[in-house]
Amino acid sequence: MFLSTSEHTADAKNRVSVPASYREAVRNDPYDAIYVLPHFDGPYLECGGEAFVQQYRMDIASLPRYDRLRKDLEVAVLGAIRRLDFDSTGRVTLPKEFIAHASIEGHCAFVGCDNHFQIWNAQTHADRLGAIRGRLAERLADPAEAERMGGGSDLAALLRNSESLQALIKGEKL
Amino acid sequence: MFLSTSEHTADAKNRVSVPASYREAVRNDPYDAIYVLPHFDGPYLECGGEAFVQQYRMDIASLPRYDRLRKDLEVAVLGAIRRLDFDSTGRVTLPKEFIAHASIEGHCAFVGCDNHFQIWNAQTHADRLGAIRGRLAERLADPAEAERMGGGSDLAALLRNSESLQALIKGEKL
DNA sequence: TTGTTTCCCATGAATTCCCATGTTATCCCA
DNA sequence: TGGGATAACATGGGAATTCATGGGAAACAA
Repeated sequence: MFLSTSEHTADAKNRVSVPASYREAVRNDPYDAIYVLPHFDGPYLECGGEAFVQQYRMDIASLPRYDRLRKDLEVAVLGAIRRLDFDSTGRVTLPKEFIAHASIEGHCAFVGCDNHFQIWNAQTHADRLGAIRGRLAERLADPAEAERMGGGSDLAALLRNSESLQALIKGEKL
Repeated sequence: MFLSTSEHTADAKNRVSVPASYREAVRNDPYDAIYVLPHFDGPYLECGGEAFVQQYRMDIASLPRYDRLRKDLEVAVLGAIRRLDFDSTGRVTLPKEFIAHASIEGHCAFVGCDNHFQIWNAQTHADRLGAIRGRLAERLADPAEAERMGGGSDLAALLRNSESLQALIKGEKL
């Protein structure tokens, strides 16, 4: 699980330290690496571990093998994802195209989003965060939207769907 | 698993370096080679390892023995696939017919698509990628299509179908 | 021969690996 | 509850290795 936001700097070789807590989250993956997708939805990198890339693979593989949409997604998503291996101190080297896509120069923000995380140009992210908060505040004012934001789940469903909560109850350490 | 896109150049002898990460993906195949199909769907080469060919064999074998579609596929697919062996530095030599089919001259793009990859004329691919992104952006805007893109899988199916995730759970390193 | 294919070696660039250093956070004991 | 010791973390730089690619010699076919 990726949580919290932190800032790091890309050096002259385009290396960035991945936050230690994120590294911890992918520690048991088959490769000591993260998978990174320059997202076509905006100037940021979407990243995660093995489960992250498997989710995309499964979404795509669930479509018929000769389906147009499937072929498009294969190229636009799988063709864009790269596996970036950690060096011995927990850094990854960002390819030039990724740097360009997210306009990363020096400071970049790592934003945890549960099963994946994002990398943004630090300033772009800061600006965006303000806008996001504004939108959420507006939505809270609308009862229907407010219910959508927090009305759906009960504890039983939560337990059924959360491995980590179940482990917690059994007293296991994660 | 073939991921990411990269460009390489075909030299005067029609040799191209296959990306190191793709070679890695077929390392355990019986031959140190890739299988290449000049695809009937467009001016590109569809390539992969042993599993790639087997998938086509299975698709075709599952059709009735005297089916017109089956006979056509046998000719257009199985009759067209060639195995190209790596030289000692990880290159393959593209036959002239393949070069012609994909209009490869100098730069060509290798596009990873999970269980296979494609080789395109670099410029043709760049143009096509723009078109693909356009189509996807339209589809994302339509909720029904968006669900089709990401609504199909659940975690249980993910686990059933993913060897690497199962290995992950067992704590194995690949 | 002549042209083609396969193998081997050379080279430059890019990438990865390894070690060093300062800084921050954590731990432990008084 | 300090405050010092210790470990973890982020970052810098140089060395070593891998990778992509070019070219030539040897094997082969026509």
